[in-house]
Amino acid sequence: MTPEPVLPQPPHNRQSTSLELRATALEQFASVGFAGTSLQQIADAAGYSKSSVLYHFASKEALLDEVLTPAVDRLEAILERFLATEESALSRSRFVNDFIDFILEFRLELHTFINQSQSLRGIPVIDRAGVLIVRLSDTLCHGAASTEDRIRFGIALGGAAYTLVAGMTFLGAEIAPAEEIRPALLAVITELLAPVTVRTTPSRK
Amino acid sequence: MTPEPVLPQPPHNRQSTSLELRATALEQFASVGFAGTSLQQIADAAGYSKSSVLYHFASKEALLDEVLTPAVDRLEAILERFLATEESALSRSRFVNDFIDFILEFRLELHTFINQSQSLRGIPVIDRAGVLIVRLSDTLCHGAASTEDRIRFGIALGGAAYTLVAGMTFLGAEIAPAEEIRPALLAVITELLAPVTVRTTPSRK
DNA sequence: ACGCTAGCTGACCGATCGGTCAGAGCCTGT
DNA sequence: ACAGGCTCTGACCGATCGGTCAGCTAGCGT
Repeated sequence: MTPEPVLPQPPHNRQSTSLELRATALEQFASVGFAGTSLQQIADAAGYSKSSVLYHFASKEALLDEVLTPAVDRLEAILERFLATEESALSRSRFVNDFIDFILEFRLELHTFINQSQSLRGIPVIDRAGVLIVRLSDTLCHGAASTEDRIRFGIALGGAAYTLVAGMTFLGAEIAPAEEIRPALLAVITELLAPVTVRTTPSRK
Repeated sequence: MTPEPVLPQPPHNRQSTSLELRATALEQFASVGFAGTSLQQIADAAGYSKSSVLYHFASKEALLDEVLTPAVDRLEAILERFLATEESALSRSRFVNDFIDFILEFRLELHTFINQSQSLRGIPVIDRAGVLIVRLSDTLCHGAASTEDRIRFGIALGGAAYTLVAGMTFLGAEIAPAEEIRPALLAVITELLAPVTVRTTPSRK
């Protein structure tokens, strides 16, 4: 696909190579899955040898960790900021906005751990992401949430992750530019989560 | 996990063994992914040898095919039935109902090809499912659909697939019974798809 | 009683997996 | 000019992958 005539390579410094590998690995993890991606594939796609990958990252698992950590950190920061303010329509709307930004910026990372967290349980960064999602769910739905409320949250989360990565592939809307996606996504997610309002008194069934 | 004292096994007939293997394989494919599942794992989980799996199915790919085909057939039938009737609020609502039934009955199959269709491109049953999804999207959104409409469809589809399999795992709502999920799912999906109405005159931007 | 076949298995195959290791090439400080 | 370290690599490792094959066993028709 990318023949790249194997030029004598300008001397890559450590950081840029590491970033290249991270980016390449992320694409593969998100599209073929962690289990389905071999170090050889990552190395080939990035134009390095398998040994090089293992020089920059202690193991395949360590590579996954470094690839996902920035996204998890970001999500954690968003959640903490939301928890630090008292709840109001305004803070909620800001939170949803932050979340949309997060989804758009880290769509591949989100897709990776949304779709593979079950099979990758035990890997620290995955477990960290898992408890974050649960906290997020509990925060939005509060303790006493109806099944429908939880389904709303799940559909919003899983649906966004799917649509922005896999969905684009064969649904129309060829990777529409972010400027077009953002407002549409915001409208749909906001509408989805609207009924999942904060209830100090756990009511309705 | 399932020690199963390796009894001298009552003589399984061909059909029951094949069904067992299909069911076991489906669980693995949906949770660990096709690439991440080895024939050995499937054999072990079902209590047979790897050779037995390959006796019943020509290859790993053939096994995937047999596992997914019933779901694809069903989805195709639902779509054909919808296309055979002229469109109305009633036929649309019946279609959504059929679709919800389909999602609930074939949640593992749906999850498998929703999340892995990109990496399994080229496998006949996956491609078949792919074109079905596109037809489904085109049918519901018609030709001239806004980005938002397509996002609504994608979120509904991907969200439902995620929520009913992976989501249940660590979101609350521990595998709530179908009787409770169905109405909630119906409400959310209907609401999601409501604005994606049929427009004979492609209007609004 | 006999052979045939269906169901199942262990031994084995080449390929590939994640990972180790001993350098080769090159840039830099001295 | 030399030494030392950083980047990168090919050769190699045991394990496991998907898949083949010969053969074992039990049930059945004759």
